[in-house]
Amino acid sequence: MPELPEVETIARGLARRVTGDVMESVWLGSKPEPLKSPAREIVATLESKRIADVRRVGKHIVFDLEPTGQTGERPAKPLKSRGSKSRLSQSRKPTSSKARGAKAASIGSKTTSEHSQWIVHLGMTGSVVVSTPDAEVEKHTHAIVKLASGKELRFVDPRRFGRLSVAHQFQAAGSEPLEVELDRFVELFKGRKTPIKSALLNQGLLSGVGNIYADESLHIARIHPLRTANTLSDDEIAKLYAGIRQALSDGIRYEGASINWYRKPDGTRGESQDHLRVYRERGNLDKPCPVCGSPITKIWVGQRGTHFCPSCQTR
DNA sequence: ACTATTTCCTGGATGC
DNA sequence: TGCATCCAGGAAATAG
Repeated sequence: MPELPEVETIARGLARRVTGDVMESVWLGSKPEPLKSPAREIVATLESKRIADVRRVGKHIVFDLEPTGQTGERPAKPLKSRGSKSRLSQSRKPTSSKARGAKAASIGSKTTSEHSQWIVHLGMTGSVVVSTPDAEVEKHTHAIVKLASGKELRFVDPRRFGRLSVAHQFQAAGSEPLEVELDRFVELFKGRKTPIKSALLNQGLLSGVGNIYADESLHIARIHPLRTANTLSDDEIAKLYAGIRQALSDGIRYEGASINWYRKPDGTRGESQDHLRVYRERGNLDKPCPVCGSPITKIWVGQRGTHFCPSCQTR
């Protein structure tokens, strides 16, 4: 459930709470661990590092870490939102086939302590909570990081779809929906025969759009979710581009959709769910289309519940 | 190179 | 009331 607006809200909240703090020790749960990097690598990367920043990349939370100790060199603050467009052209590595995006590219680089990053993907039900040490460790806690301030960062995830990893220059596989330019956006979908709804969920194209905001974007753009991407006109794609930007920035403004699991870092609910146009919780289709008043229809597209207005979004 | 399908996972909702 | 079943879906893995 956590999609771009939810992860953005979480990352901002975490940044406010733990930036500057130092990770002193790391505990990782046993059993089937939700780890993408080896446990020892995660522990080694996190321990004794200062949290320089916490930010969102796609649906990932990125903790930018810097070494502690030597006062001599203080690594430059990691690239915040520096024009990713300018990097796009040159960032196509020669080893493009294995540019799976989320992989921890730890090859070479002996200066591993520089620019290291802790990457958290929340999956469906994951959360990162800031606790005091005496707070009860809730069920499904898979990692605890003790901070120098005395606080603890805890990764909790009942359904265990979340993943922890470390990286150095983490890059999402796809483009940032709020940063990509229109012509690039058009290119992403050109020629694809898959339903546009499925294409929107493909993180290799756009990183950050999930089921809720895909439905919302398509409704704003008045595009039927089953239209295949290659049948969309330039005008329709431009409307979709704008729709995505609107749906996501509204989501951020309302601090995420607390449909079921998601809570803001302070434990309260986001408000985005009160402003959704077509997405409905558990197929509750009582609330009609806010534009024309027609009943919302729910169908399945690529195993995903998909909501749309059959009157506004025709094929 | 794509596209479609399956699988993982558990709490809460629903059904009998 | 209780127990079984269904449903939610991000993304890796598998199949076509």
